[in-house]
Amino acid sequence: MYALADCNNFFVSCERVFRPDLERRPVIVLSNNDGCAVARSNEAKALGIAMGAPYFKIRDIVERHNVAVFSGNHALYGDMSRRVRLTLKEFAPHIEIYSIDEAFLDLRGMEHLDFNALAKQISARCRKNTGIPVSVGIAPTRTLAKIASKLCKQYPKLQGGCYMHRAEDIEKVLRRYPVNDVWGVGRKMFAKLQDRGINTAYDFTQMPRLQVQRLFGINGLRTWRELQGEDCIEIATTTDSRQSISNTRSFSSEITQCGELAEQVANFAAMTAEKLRQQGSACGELHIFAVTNRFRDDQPQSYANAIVHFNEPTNSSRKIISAAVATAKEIFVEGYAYKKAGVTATKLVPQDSITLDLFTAEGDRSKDERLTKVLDEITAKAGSDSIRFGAQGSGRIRMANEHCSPCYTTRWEDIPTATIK
DNA sequence: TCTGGGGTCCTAGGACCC
DNA sequence: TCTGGGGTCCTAGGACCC
Repeated sequence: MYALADCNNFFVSCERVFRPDLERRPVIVLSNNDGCAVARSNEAKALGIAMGAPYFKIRDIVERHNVAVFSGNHALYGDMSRRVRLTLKEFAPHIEIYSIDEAFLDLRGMEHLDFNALAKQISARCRKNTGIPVSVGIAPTRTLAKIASKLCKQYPKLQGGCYMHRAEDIEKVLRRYPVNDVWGVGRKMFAKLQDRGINTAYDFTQMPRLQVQRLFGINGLRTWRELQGEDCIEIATTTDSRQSISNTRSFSSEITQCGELAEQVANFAAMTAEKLRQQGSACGELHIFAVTNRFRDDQPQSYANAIVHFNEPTNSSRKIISAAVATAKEIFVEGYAYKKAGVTATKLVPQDSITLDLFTAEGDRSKDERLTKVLDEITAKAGSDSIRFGAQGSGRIRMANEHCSPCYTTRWEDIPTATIK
């Protein structure tokens, strides 16, 4: 058995923990650059605000219904996520962190417990410890556990916990469960299913195995098997080291000057190097891109991009920034208005098993390592905005962020005195 | 006027090998 | 002029996830 713990409307719930006055009011949280609604309270969903709806398109609804709007505060969400994880770890020795708001608990060896009570207990404990409402589904496979946790959101009388295991119960649920809500069924797959008159998860399980394999490949087949109770999906968890690290942003206004683009890219590069060192990796390649606004069909479009290969994998901020800046200047073309840019590190290797380049002088290497060490020490003591490379300019990304809440849990200055009782 | 960001895995096809 | 068969590895692009 697996339990899936899924935080309800996670970003909205994080904001509400520190703003109890927003309970029962429609609330949304926006993506970076205040672009789209990426989290919605139940009240906001009821107003018809769709996942990913562009903010400018829903502004009239927001105003008419007094919707509370927040820019994304990822320092807050990351810290609240950590607190929920700490609580979940009290219940199972092995937990898989699937995303910022979801984790699977491996319940093998705990069959003596009353799983129905356990599901409700996990939910209640998370709420008590963190203030975040959490839906807990328990079932024989991860895919079924996802469905069980969704049922909790639909039926409040489940009190946040649902144990689904008897074959006849599962069938009853699947017969009413829309196939496009199944984990692993996306847009393309749903279109093909609809063409064949498959509408519910149950219909899907009744398709012949070979047809599923032919139409949807090995992944589709895995989902099909999981729905029948066969445990066969393994997941990469966010605690594993990543295989690529990206930093990309849309800008609040378009960039037309080479120097400005280089400065923004330098900041993405600096963030990327920092993340690489945090997970103890070095990168063999750096991908740099800058792209025009794809929604402006009245303007010339361009996707400028290039890849830098390092002879020796690196996580040095100096090397990564300088490579990224030089590349940004090369790919920049006068006359285009760039709306978004980014840096991705790939070909990651553990930093302690780097294959050294024969032609890099030992002196260069140790100089760079010393610089990096000092940089990290200063950052650890004084904060990540305390020191930066000249190429980063002001160090700020050109981004809209109008409705950001305080970092209640991670910045002392932001802790509201009213909440310290 | 205003439209997010960061990932993973699979697959088909090309390059290359014997 | 006629030109096999069986592999592996890599990569770009697609599909999916939150």
